[in-house]
Amino acid sequence: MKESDKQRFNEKVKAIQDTMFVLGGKWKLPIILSIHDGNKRFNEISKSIPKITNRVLSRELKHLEENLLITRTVIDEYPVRIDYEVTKYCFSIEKVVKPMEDWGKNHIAKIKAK
Amino acid sequence: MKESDKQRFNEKVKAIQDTMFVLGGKWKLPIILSIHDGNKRFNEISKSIPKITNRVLSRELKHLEENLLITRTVIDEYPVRIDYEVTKYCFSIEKVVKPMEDWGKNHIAKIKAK
DNA sequence: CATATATAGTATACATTTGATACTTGTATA
DNA sequence: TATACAAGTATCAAATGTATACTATATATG
Repeated sequence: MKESDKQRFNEKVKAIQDTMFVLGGKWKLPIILSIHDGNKRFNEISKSIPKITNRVLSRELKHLEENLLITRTVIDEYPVRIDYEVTKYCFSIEKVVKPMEDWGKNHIAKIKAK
Repeated sequence: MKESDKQRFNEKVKAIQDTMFVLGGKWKLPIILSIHDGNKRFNEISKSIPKITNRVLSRELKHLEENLLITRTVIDEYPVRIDYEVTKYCFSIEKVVKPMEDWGKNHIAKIKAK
């Protein structure tokens, strides 16, 4: 393998791993989909996703905000409320998510047939 | 949200998470790409991927074999050798990997510009 | 007045997973 | 006899994940 190929290869892997890092894991997509679905408040989101704990939800929301996929808005009432919403940019993940959905469905069938 | 919608939603999430499970994590794609690149032997693959440990490589190879993405062939010589190869089915992941690569590249740029 | 409630998380302790390093098994070679 | 090779395992420490209880603040309730 030539050095220039190796570098392209590494860049490719890096880009894929970055996507994995931003969207991967157990919770990020369910959280995004829940917010997109209309759940705006911390506790609403929490309730809509079975088994997620506060600590994990808190961390994941921060991660998604840092990656510009959701916004966090403080509403100054009592008790203080927070609104989470998906960003316009967030819709770009559809280009990744749809192929994953299709492949995953086919794969489940394939493995079952094994 | 209607029950039928909820069910579709859950199926969607499940399919995506299955894809994540099969292809996700730090190592699976680098391993597939390394084998595809011509590395067939355990130690060759190991050397081609910086920082991976034997234990992790061993586990990931099993996972990939179980998911029909690679094959493992025992060659009865001394010392016994094992050949790993990507399957024909493995090429189907290109449909997932390419969008991830594209999105990841764009995302890295987007975050840097923040 | 004392107590309860709601919100958006933290803190703490415990469980699971991952990683680094050494070791295994059987034969061939120096 | 000692060493090396191949393809992993075994073992222990470190990092990460999970469950549960708790925080602060102001209002509502009895």
